[in-house]
Amino acid sequence: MTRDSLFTASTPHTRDVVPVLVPMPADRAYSYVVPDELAVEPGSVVQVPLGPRKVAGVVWHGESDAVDAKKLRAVEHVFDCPPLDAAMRRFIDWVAAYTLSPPGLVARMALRAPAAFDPEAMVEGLRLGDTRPERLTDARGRVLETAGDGMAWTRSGLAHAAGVSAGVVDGLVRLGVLEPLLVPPRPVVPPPEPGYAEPSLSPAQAEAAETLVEKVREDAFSVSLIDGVTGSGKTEVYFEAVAAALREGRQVLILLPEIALTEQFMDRFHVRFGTRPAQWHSEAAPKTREKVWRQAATGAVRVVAGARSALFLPFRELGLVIVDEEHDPAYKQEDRVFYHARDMAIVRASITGFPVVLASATPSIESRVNADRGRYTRLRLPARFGEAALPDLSTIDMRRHPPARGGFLSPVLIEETKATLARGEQALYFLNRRGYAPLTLCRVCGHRFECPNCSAWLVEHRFRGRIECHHCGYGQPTPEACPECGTLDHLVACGPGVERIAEETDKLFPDARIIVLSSDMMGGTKRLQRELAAIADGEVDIVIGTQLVAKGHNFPMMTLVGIVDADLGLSNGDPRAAERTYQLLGQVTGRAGRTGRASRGLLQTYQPTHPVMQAIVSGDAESFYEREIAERERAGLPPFGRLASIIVSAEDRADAEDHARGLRRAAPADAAMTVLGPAEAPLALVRGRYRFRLLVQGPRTADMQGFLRATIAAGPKMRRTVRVQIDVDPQSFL
DNA sequence: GTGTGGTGAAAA
DNA sequence: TTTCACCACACG
Repeated sequence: MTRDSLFTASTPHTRDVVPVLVPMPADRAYSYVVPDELAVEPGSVVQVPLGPRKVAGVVWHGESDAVDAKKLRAVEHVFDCPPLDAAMRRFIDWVAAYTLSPPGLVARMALRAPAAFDPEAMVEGLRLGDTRPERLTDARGRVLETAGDGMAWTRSGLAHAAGVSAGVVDGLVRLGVLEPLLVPPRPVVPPPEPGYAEPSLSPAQAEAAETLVEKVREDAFSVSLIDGVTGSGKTEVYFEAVAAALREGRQVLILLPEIALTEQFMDRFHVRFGTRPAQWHSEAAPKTREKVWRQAATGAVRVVAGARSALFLPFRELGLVIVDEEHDPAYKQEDRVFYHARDMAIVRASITGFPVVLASATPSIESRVNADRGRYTRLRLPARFGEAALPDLSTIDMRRHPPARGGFLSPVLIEETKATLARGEQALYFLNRRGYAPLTLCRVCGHRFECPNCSAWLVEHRFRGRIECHHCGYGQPTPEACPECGTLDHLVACGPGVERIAEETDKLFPDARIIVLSSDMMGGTKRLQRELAAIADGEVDIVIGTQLVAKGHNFPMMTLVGIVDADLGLSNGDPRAAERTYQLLGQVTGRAGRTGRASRGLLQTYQPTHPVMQAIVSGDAESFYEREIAERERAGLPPFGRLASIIVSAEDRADAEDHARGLRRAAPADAAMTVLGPAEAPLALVRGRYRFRLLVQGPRTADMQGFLRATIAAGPKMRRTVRVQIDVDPQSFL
């Protein structure tokens, strides 16, 4: 085949010039010459010179940019890996256009595996030859029997499988009984078996699973939303869709919000499919990442479980994406290319034409709206499955049952905890606030400790002896004297954090074994895994945790969940406050009673009649969603209107502010669009850069993109340190 | 996104 | 005078 026939004939190009997307923020592909000895086609992964360096890029489609012949440089190398197919390239174009990001940066996300583009080296393997040993010992017999399947084995693999030492195998190699040969490297994980352990499903589960299996067999674009309380068996249901896709010869991607904390998920997958899925996340070792990338591209890996970035893996035969906990805000990427993985998963599926399954006990409002409008199929799992019974949930009216002076736990919760511990069961106290106290003030002059960078209070961390800003990471040792009036020892901590609740709990239950689980806990993921295992083994009586405990860990003895401050987060001005609180409280109370024991959830609140409390306690999600949706419709908020932000960031606070103001002035007059900020938008410090958001609200995404482009084009000339990015996303409101 | 080379100011 | 930090610029 000639080069010309490889490169689409419909693309008129003078000689051998092709467009290549390079990993930098240019608004289009760069042109490169293809030397005679190389053959490329759209999608080829190539090495090209870019200024003084060499970078990996993708040969793109469409016309190559006309450029001065003197500037043209040559493609240096075509990597020996499958080219990105047309669907993947359309996906990249689509994401770039939608998020208003440079296509090269989107392509870069698909090429994030430094040395994976050339094939993995072959490894030494062994195969049974024709000669047989003269002396046939027991051990040798076992090796011959094991290797008798005619397959190629690795040296250690064969020794292990035959139950002999590697020396026996080596001896047989020397005798020529086993012949060395080169074999392709082992896949990162063995292929999952769809029929490994078929589950027994409840009628509701079976019905939902059947629907999903049909969608997979249809092999066409569709979105299904599995909506069922924690413990109703959503995972088992979508595992059947996974099995169906595997039987159809398709690859499967399972997106999880926080892959680092998902040991239990991996185990469940193993139980169902006989092997773990390949894992993809940013903390994975580079070697593993490369293998997974490569093997997703070649089709050697059939199931990948990954964080949001896994959506940009170049799967060869992707036929199903599962988005577990679809409501989780961790699906949103908020730097470089701003995107929501759930939404982009749906886009990828619609381009290629395969089904997506969203799963959540507390779906996002926009998914519920899409389901109500018939765009998604809604599959409801109304009850808990098997032994698991729903916890008995009620509010504690804090006006009627106030805590003791200086405390934060009501007598009702304390009594219930006593009873729980007396039964030898575990209690969980949930408070979504790290540290000891959210505010420190001076009793003499009233001075409040505020962050010098942000509009936030400094949170005391007594254990570390520091006060810190949870917004930008600013911190200082806890002072002894008031910086305003100089008075010593008159600083008071106001309000509770988990450390303070732990202190109170320790006084109330001096004999109980108490543990605090907080995302800022030192020791990282490893320590956390250990702590979680200890809790599951019953080595702890009371767990005090931040939102980290909302993620899907199952503790068999956990029969009481106390929400210390259920009102927290309801009044911060975010139009998503109610939705977020409902989701969080729903997830946390769902931790109770997952293995059959009677369990309780108690919500300490000053507003027991608030719709969120009512919805949680009554289990009536329907009317909560209806109400929430109606409310948004009235306010013209997503998912009915669109919301975007123009994000301006700079190392210097004043630069960011100036530029944001300039952009605000430059916004074209448009009755349908509202631009807020920067005065109204809080300042944030993200990775050492000051960030402002100009909120833009409008009726339709397409209009909004034009508006955003026009605003930026008319805006002030950008300085080197200033960066402007766009966040077009119905999911995020700050 | 990143390396280069130009500019001016601090150090030798 | 030499060195260094900063920043605009180009990169095909």
